[in-house]
This record gives sequence, C-alpha cells and structure tokens, in this order.
Amino acid sequence: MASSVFPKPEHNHHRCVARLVRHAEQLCLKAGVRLTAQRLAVLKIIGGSHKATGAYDVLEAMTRQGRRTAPVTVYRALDFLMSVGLVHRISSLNAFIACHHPHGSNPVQLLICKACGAVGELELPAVNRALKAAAAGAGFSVDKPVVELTGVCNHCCAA
Amino acid sequence: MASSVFPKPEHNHHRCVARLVRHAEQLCLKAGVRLTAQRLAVLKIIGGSHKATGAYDVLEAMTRQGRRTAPVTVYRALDFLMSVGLVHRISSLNAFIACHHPHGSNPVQLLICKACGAVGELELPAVNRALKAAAAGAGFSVDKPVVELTGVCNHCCAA
DNA sequence: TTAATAATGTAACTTTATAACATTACATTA
DNA sequence: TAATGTAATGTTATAAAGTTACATTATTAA
Repeated sequence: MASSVFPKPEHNHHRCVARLVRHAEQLCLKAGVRLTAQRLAVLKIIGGSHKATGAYDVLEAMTRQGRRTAPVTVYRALDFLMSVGLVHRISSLNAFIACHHPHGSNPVQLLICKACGAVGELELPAVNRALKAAAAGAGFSVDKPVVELTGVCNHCCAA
Repeated sequence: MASSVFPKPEHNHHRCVARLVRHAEQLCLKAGVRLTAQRLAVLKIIGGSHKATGAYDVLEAMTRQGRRTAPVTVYRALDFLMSVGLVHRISSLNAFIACHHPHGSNPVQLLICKACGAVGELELPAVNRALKAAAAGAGFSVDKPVVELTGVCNHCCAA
C-alpha cells in the first residue's frame, strides 16, 4: 500500500538518471508538453543527486556545463518540472528533489535526513485521506498538502 | 481528540492578542526564559493577524511603532518564539504565524487558505503517529514533521 | 562588585525568488 | 512558404528572505 523509498548511499546515480530521463520523456510525450534541452538539463542535474538541490546549485551546475543561464531560467524549468510531477519542491529547505517514482497526482511525503541530506519519498494514501478529512471537519478544503519529515535515516543513525 | 481551529473573519484580534500575551507570559515564566520587550513586540505583531506574517512584515511593523530594528533582530526574536512554541514557521510561505493554543511539544498541522491568507491549526495525534510509523518502516526516525495544507477555507469557498 | 551569560545593536552580505520586457523557436493553417 | 499565434528562452534589474561577524548592553549569579 505505502510505497516507500529512501536512497541508499551506494546507489548508482547513472542508472537512476537514465531511468528518470526515460520516464520523463514518456510522460511528457503523453502529456503533450515539451521536454526541452533546458528542462532536461535541469532534470538531470537534480536527478543526479539524492540530496536536495537548490536552484542556485542548479544554476552553478548549468554554468559548469557551459550553459550560461539566469536564475529565472532555472526557476522556469523547475516550475515546469514540478507541474508535470518530475520534481518536488522541498519547502523546508528551499530546494528541490527529483521524483524517481510515478505518483500520478498523488501527494507524497518527503523524508529529509538532516545528517546526510538524502531525501526519500513516501506515498501514504491513508495519511492523505486522514488529513483531507480532518481539514474538511474544520471547514477547509485541501488543495495541496505539504508533508516533510526531517529526521535521521538508518544509515546515519548507526553512525 | 483532534483540536481544530480555523479563524473566522469576524474574529476579535484585540482579545486574541491579549490572551496570547497572557499565555506567553505564563509560559515563559514557567520555562524560566525571558520574554523581553523586543520579543513581546514581535509576538504581538504576529499574533495581531490571522494571516501569515513575513519577517520583513514584522520589521516594517516594528519600524512603524518606532522600534528601529534590523532583520537579524526580528529573526532572533522569531527563533526564540518558535523555540518556546509561541510561533510556528510556515515553510511553504516563508512566513510565520502565532500559535494561539498550547500544543506542548506536539507537532501541529497548518491550514493555509490561499484565498484569504488566513492560517489555522490542527493537532492530529493520529496523523503524527501514522507518519512516524510509516517513516520508521522506511528506516527513518522523524525529528520534526512539517505538515502544511494549502487550500480554501469555508468562508472563501462560499465566495 | 565582578564575572559570566544572555540579549541586542550594527553593518555588510549571501541566498532565494520574481518582475518586466525583448527575442527566438515551434507549430499551424492560410 | 509566408504569416501568425503560442510557447520557451534571454536579459537586466530588483525584490524578498535569511545569515555572519563582531561590538555593546542588560541580567543574573557568585
């Protein structure tokens, strides 16, 4: 029921990114939206790390790759990637993380290890339902739930 | 079980703030920490609105009151107020809201109306437990959960 | 009183995000 | 295929949010 993913340190990023890109291409094709070179570059940069990536980190990486861009360009790409669900914003870090799993439009819960910085996702329909119901009880209609759990992952807990 | 509060538009802010201040004084006395004039001023400003208040909004208000201060002063007061649970940070808005209800150290869930900007709180122990348990299942130990629900309150929904 | 600690002052600066407007690329259909 | 409309990007400047470093002033406790 509850799909759960927390990245292991030994994770192979190359494969991960390749899978992510394939997924992105298919998804954008289906949705009839354009996965431009710019957007793909941003996605790869974010997807290349299992840690939260700031917009200006992306900017730097773009520059290192020879793509000279302005902040607004990065933010536009990020907005696009978020709109199609390929990237999640991490509000509590002012940063971003690639979504390696197709959640459709289901809200996810992020796990943020404060020791190693790795970010994982959960998809807990029961929690979403409970939140929605509780809010409804307070006369509130939920549009976009943000659930971000800061803590320590098991790899770091041991150390 | 689930305490629920969403502010009504007709809410009397004066009374609210007075109550908040009394609560704050008692709480700080008990905790043996100092509720200085500066901190109180910030608390009153934030408590005087049921909408999220940005740090620089606080700054402006302080200036209007004749208290000339620097950003860092405001952030220090905010850090203090958060540490004693009198103020919540709203990550998804980069802003703050006063906590009008004693939650102890229990995590709360924020309701943010995107129409009127009002912010309410829930305290849902069951949700907290569920999140904690699900995270544990993914080998993750939760330290600080952030739950922020953006949507529309019933006052705005009607309109 | 005098040290120790806590709080505030001051100035400069970094990081994050957006606004406003010009230009280019892409797709459509006349 | 030239004209047109929409989507994407470029460019510059600026706004908004948050922090660092170090000096000074209150408060507390010995």
